[in-house]
Amino acid sequence: MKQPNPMNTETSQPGTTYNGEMDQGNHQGGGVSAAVLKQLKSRTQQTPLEAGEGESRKRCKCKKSKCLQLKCECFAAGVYCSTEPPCSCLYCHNIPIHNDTIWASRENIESRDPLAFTPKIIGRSSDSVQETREGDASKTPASGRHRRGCNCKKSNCSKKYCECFQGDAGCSIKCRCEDYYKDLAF
DNA sequence: GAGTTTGAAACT
DNA sequence: CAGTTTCAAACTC
Ligand SMILES: [Zn+2]
Ligand SMILES: [Zn+2]
Ligand SMILES: [Zn+2]
Ligand SMILES: [Zn+2]
Ligand SMILES: [Zn+2]
Repeated sequence: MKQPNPMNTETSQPGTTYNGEMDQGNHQGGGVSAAVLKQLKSRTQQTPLEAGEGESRKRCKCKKSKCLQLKCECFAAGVYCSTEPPCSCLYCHNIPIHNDTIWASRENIESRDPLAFTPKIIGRSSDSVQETREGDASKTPASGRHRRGCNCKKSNCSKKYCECFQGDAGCSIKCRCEDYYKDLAF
């Protein structure tokens, strides 16, 4: 018996992030489009950071995706695969030297689904200059809602197989799981 | 660690 | 859009 409580620290992004989502180069027609493009490209080459590396860091075990698909949690989180301790991935391309490949894949995925890299759980009462009504700060019944909803068939949305459950979000109208209690709140 | 279950992501 | 396949995490042992 080991790992009594493997999970902890949910809301954190340990690991070496890429360079974040910067605005795409919208300025076309300029005389220095090539230079701008090159600059953007160099920007995509994220410098190797070391922050965030830690034992608590999630590590993947991809073997066929080269860690270039959303199936790789490291890639999906926008962080390089860990080197210390290392991910157990095989043929990993989610490393700084393959930054161009990483971003090519990101663009491809984003074109397929513009929301692919947006947070899966939205509506969380935090951040944003939201009204801070004193009183309901003691409870947090509904954290957020899954962006796309789940499609669970067997887990009853009560295991981490369900992304709603994993994200501590109640199922919503968007979910296509077996008619289960779906919180009515957008 | 190996093997099974599960459902998102990818593909057609 | 729906059906199928792929695949890695969650889970079980
Ligand atoms: Zn991976
Ligand atoms: Zn990884
Ligand atoms: Zn990797
Ligand atoms: Zn579910
Ligand atoms: Zn759900």
